[in-house]
Amino acid sequence: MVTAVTDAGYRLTQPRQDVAGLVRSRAGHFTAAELLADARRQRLRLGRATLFRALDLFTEVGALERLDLPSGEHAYVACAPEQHHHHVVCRACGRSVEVEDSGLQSVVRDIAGRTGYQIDTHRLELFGLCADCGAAG
Amino acid sequence: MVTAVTDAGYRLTQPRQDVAGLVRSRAGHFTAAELLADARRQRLRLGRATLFRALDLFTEVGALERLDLPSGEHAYVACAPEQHHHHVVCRACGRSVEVEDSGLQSVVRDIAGRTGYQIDTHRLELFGLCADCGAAG
DNA sequence: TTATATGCAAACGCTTTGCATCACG
DNA sequence: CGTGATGCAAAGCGTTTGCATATAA
Repeated sequence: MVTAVTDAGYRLTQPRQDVAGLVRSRAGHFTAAELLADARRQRLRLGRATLFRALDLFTEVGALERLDLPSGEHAYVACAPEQHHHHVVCRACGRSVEVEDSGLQSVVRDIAGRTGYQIDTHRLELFGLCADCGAAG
Repeated sequence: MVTAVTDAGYRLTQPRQDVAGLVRSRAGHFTAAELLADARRQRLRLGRATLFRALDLFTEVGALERLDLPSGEHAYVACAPEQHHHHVVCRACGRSVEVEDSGLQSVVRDIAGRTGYQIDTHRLELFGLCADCGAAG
């Protein structure tokens, strides 16, 4: 996460390291408001604006991804900046895992063929219960 | 659209008919702000709150679906309330077509198996250029 | 040393709510 | 008629911006 920032030529400032720490201590997805509350709890000197700017930056360098939850809330998840992937999010505990495309490519191609659209972006988000929460529920 | 409202036991009021008309005269997706601007242009007596309440209602009865555009904007598209489907949205003209799951089901099952998640919702949104815009561009 | 990043507070846009009035059924 | 829907304006929320100050490289 920090290397992604320096690699992209941005400064590794204290507030950014703080935000990276807050993200690391979160298991699943989180909203900006939740992270800000964490920061306040830990008595970090971190302004709202800086938090939002840091989240934007991390998203830009691929260390975070922004999700739109079914509720309409905007959330973020940490992710490896490698390649295209999707997130499976637990609606109970918020934990998410990344999955690669595995078969989706052909579905997209099929849809492109049938609709005549030239598709260049797609977003797949999956929601449900993780193994732990499913067993507990 | 109007029948969906009455079928669900809601009143078919003038403002709701106005909103339905505004939606019908839009080709692709639209935001609440755009629809409100349309209403103003047509000098309809329609309050902001009523517009938002109508959009909610139409979404609830399945006549509209809410999209999250890659930009993060919230948009709506008219859709047939039948069954589960996804939208392919043109990023140039905003027109969208509906597609059924066609193969996605098996992808979802595959992901469920590999992650251990019990997946109960998924959202697939596709963006690109429609045939017309692709040819023109 | 100097461009970049920060904090604060105010502004912002979108959406919701409280409440008195209106109108569909 | 009576309840549900409306309009307005004001509040609410999440997010962004302007600007003087601080700080990483």
